[in-house]
Amino acid sequence: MAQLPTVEDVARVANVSRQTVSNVLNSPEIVKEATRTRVLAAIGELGYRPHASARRLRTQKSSTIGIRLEPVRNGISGSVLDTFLHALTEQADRRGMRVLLFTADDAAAEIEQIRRLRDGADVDAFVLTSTSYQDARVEWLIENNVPFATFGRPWGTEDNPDPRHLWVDVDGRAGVSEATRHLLDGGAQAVAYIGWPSGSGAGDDRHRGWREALEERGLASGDLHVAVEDSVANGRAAAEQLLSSARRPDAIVCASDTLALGARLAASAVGLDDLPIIGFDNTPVAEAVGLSSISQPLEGVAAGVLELLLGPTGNSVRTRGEFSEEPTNRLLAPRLVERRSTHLALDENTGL
Amino acid sequence: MAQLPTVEDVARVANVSRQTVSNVLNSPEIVKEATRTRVLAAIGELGYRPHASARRLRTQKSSTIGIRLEPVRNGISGSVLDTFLHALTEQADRRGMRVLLFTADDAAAEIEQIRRLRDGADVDAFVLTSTSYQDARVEWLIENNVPFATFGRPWGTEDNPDPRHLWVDVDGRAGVSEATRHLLDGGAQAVAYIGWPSGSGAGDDRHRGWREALEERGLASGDLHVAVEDSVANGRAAAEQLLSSARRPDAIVCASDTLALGARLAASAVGLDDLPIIGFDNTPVAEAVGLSSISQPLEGVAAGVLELLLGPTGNSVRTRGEFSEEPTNRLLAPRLVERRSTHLALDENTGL
DNA sequence: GGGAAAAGTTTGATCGATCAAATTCTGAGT
DNA sequence: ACTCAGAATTTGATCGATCAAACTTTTCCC
Repeated sequence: MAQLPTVEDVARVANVSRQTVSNVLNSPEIVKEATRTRVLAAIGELGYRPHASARRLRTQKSSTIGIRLEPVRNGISGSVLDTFLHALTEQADRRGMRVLLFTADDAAAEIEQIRRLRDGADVDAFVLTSTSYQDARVEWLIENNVPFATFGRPWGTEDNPDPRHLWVDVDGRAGVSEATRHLLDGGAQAVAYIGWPSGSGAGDDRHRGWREALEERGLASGDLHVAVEDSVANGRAAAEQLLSSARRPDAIVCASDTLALGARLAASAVGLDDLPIIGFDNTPVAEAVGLSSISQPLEGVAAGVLELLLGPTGNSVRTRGEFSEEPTNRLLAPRLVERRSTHLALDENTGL
Repeated sequence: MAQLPTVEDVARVANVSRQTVSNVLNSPEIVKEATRTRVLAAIGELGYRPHASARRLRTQKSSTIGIRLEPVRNGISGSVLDTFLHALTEQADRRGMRVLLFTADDAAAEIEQIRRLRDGADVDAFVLTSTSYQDARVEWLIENNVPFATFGRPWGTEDNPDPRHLWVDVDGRAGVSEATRHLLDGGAQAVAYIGWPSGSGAGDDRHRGWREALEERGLASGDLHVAVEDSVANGRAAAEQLLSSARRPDAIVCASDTLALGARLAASAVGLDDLPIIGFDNTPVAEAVGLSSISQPLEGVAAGVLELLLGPTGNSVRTRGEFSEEPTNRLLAPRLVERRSTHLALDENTGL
């Protein structure tokens, strides 16, 4: 295999200097038309491609975004991060950026990995997922002036947001609220909610969406709410409890597809194949079994993250201060995906 | 933020030359003990970390493995690639390698992306997944002498294997065979199989495992096999068909968890909550609903891929010829994960 | 046509590390 | 003490690109 061609080779063939070749690639507008054509021809002829590491060394930019691949994907919803990752990679590529993976078992290990990648000048910016209250990673990144953006809000600091924290999130509250209203509009009288124990930002937010939707219509939420850890079995148990209670619900909204699948099983088990159930995340499983679900606009989240990091059209990470005028976050609306969530069995169309 | 320290800075503090610092990092054994200690102290003091791009430029190695993130994860089984990716990233890290993602819509686009990353010296080796008959990507990589390994066999060339194609795969046939024997040992008389239309390497392989297990016991496989495209709905329909046929099966093995979930639903719908069903891939969904499933040793696959690419202990990609003595592939055995696949509802333990 | 500004192109230095070769240091053997 | 091999360390060159500044050519206007 012959040595890969360099700028020097291209320059020789095109009969210009190194720098002109470089200019054709990086600031084509300052090169005379005729020259540019000649250089491009030479590039094509030789199959030249700039050496990424050389460029990075000189420019002190890696054009790389680091993201942690979570250790154990939380079951059914694992596909959310997956889809997000795909969207991020694809859109980053269009902006000339790459996505580098790393793993870490906990927040401390993640910080250590981030430090390694940053110190090695391997990565220009980081994308964090699953933010929590008092997120140690966020604090560290801000303190150390490392560019980053999160998929997830800085829960708990709504009243005093830090403009150095760039984030994109999906408005779960609005999504659940919409789903609840949709069920009420469809004739439901008692819409129950199966959520998670309070304490998680996203969980509390979604719960609030349901509560508010009921209040809006002057309905009491009283005993229609059950909080359990996220699992199919728990979802099933919760639904069984609700369905056997005095005020039997005629529709259920869940904080996740996992819970919704459990609820679906419970309902079908007692013959309530028609009980409307809506999950959250629009996972492949929901699609496969025909569950309605609230879908997060993951492409939009990826686009938002990149916009915050790179600017509307830029292709390199901006330093803080370059954009003090612009908003530092983005809250996107989810979308309700309706399926015939009446029967568990589906026609051919719903298959994966 | 102060400028990051360089070898030069470390050298000055430790009172040695650049090269000695470099040696401490790359061939510590040739540096005198006392000097090494002094240099390491200086490194610690300054928090020095080698500049990845500079090193790559000089060594002409990127220490990076490229892998394509598949476009639409095929429903429920998407988690397989995901888990593999996690294992690969983690183990690569231990070997000083990084994992870079890219996306592509089809094989041609994937080749183009590979070419870009290779030409830019961004990636030393590639890992391909989901190999098919006559895989164009594999042919291109071999022809262009790009280091790579695949998760998946070179289907169709068993009789004339190309030693330049490094691969790791899981023995689906053995897995399905084991599952089938297990059911027969448990007292089943008629074990059915729901698989995919013939034509896919993995699918045909798994099907064969079932057939052979029956033949081994002198049983006829006759009408106990249904082939459908992979979807929950199809799995359900296939199971319904089998269960209403003359020779009603008393256990079912499926080519995927997706099909198995469908089969489970069909069985439960007609009251056969106890019908044993075994899926394939051991996805979070199988875990969540308590389905038995054949689990692929993904950590092992990741380890195998790295071993083939880097050698047993190496930490950089080997060129062909360096290892003509060693085997060029690895076939790993899957493991049957048993769950109480009798009822769809499960106790707390199975919840995810 | 003269001269200055603008446009286009080239040259030399540099990013931070490692390689290859040269140099200095050490210790064993006589 | 003296030599010399081998160990330990240093020096100069280099990887392939871009930056900054210098240089050359073109354009424009009076």
